[in-house]
Amino acid sequence: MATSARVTLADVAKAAQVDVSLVSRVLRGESVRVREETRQRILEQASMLGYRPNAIARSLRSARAGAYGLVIPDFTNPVYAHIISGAEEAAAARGSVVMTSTGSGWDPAAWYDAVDGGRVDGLLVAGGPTLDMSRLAVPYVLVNRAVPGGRRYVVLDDARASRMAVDHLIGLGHSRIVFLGGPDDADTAQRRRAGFEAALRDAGLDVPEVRLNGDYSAAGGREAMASALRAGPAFTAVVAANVPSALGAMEALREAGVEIPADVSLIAVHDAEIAEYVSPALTTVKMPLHELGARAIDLLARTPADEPIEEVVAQPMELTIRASTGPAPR
Amino acid sequence: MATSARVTLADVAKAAQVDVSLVSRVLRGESVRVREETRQRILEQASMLGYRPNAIARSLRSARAGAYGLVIPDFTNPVYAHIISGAEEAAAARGSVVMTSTGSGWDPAAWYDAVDGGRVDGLLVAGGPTLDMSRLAVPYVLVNRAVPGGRRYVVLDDARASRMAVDHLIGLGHSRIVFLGGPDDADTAQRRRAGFEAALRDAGLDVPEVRLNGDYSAAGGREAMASALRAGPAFTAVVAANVPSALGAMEALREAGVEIPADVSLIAVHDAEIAEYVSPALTTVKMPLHELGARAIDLLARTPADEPIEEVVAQPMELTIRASTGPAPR
DNA sequence: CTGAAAGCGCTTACAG
DNA sequence: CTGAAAGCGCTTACAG
Repeated sequence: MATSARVTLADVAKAAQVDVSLVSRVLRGESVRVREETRQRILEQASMLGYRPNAIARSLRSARAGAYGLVIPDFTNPVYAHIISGAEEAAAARGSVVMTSTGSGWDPAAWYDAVDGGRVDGLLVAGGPTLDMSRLAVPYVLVNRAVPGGRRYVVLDDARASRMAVDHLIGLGHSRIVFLGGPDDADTAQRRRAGFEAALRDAGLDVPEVRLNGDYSAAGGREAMASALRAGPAFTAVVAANVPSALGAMEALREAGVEIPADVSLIAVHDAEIAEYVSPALTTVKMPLHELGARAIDLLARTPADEPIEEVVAQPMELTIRASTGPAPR
Repeated sequence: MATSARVTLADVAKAAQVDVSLVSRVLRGESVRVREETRQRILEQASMLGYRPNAIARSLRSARAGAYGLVIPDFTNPVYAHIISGAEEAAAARGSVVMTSTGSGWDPAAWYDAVDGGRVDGLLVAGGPTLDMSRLAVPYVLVNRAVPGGRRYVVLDDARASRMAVDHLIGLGHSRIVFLGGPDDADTAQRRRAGFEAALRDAGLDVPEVRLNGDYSAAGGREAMASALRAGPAFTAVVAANVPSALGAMEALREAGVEIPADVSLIAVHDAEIAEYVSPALTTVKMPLHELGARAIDLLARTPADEPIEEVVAQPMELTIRASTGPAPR
């Protein structure tokens, strides 16, 4: 640990009695015609001295960071964990991906500088505060968010997820279905609601007038459901915009003595490990978050910085039937 | 977005008709005596040109990265989110903190190079595979893990957390209490078990022979609890080593028709938002994860790289009583 | 108060 | 097959 000064290319070159440029080429495995004997000597000395390339110097010279940035608003939300793993997998061949958050004590000005200072070759922005991407010189892709101004984004097929949820409920005989939405300023929430309403209309059902507005949080879901119940539950099934709000709704239903799924069926968009461990276990539509992260890196790496990106990742999306949905009560 | 070539210090210097060195000093706010008029001209040109310092060049020259690394094994575990927020808060004044994971497709060799290439001034390692830190030149601190070889770590007072859980149960009249442990090779799990057993002994109670060995996961907790129930439940209360295993145990108890807390009380070490939204809501001992992350950055930044660090973060630790614990059945 | 120069550790044409 | 040189964009003594 930091026992001696760092060993540099020059140290290896001196030990192997060659020029630094040759060491550089050999160590990077560049296709260079070099005498086998010399190559061995270089490799040997590098290993003996414990040489490790200075990524900073390399980056400065080559103008490539060898890393992508991924901005996360909130690490407590497991949704991001799956996006991260997809991004890492896709980036593995090209370099690493480093995560930063816009959470506690986030300073926008410092952030723009930090992120745009050449430390990353590109930036994935997943949720969080609306950033002015035009201030940045580094190429970016917005993940799971299609904002009007942002011309480069990858989103999920939110509408289709809602539709799958509705179809499942209709298949169980439900006709009075409400939507427990997310925050209206989140475009994902808007698309999920739109998909929900379209699915009802396509099935010839009325879109209920009652609107449950949550905010994607458990507390918000609980509150929205509680007030809907006070108004008198004119529904037999609920599609929740995400898992946390479904858990909150479940709590409110339980407190009101409403049985799930005997009285009311509940299904959520998105999956989460926890869905399996609540009671009753929560039926969900699992979204391709891993694929979303992977695709975002792919696009970031391959698309010229001045070209727009408008991509929808639709596959695979899977209905995971658990215990919270059942036949409509008569 | 990448419309023009990056603007450098030289560009600003030329526009302001001064030397780059002066621009550098003024822009960094270095206490330099400079004519006010010149200063204004420099600031103005920098802003007009949209100058943003190249962090890479700065790092190379100053041998400071201005960033700390934080290695996370698994972003789906919300425990890490709290460590992250603490670390970010503590690092804010000194620079940023970037997270990387040892998850999907993690390549150790590439990792050692990437992390040790000068991109970070120090490294926090929270859980995950056992890394050979002696291979690294960069200073590090192990977070929440006290391994024999590692001479630099910050941990929580796991034993005390277990003790608080046991004391709570004893206060409710329980005397037959079992421990649903974590993986035996995790030192946190060992300390939690040790604290559990010590607390029982101090209270004059027998340490039960039955050992429930989970693996910190919901599936593991469920399985361990199920097999304990098959053997005949000789206990009225359970201390779970973490929240996920408690949720699994809850599921197994439910399946076996055991009422919580009427038949068996359940309490978990660590807290999580989800604890509030399961039924019954889970009583927990909340650990100071945020403080752990903050303290780790502090120590990393202030301790010379060759000095050992052995620190325990004990405060604040809080019993959060919810619905899963109650009086012992008679 | 301001400038000129050296150099951080690499990579990359250019020579020979 | 190998070397010498330039230069990435900064910071930091050293001058004056």
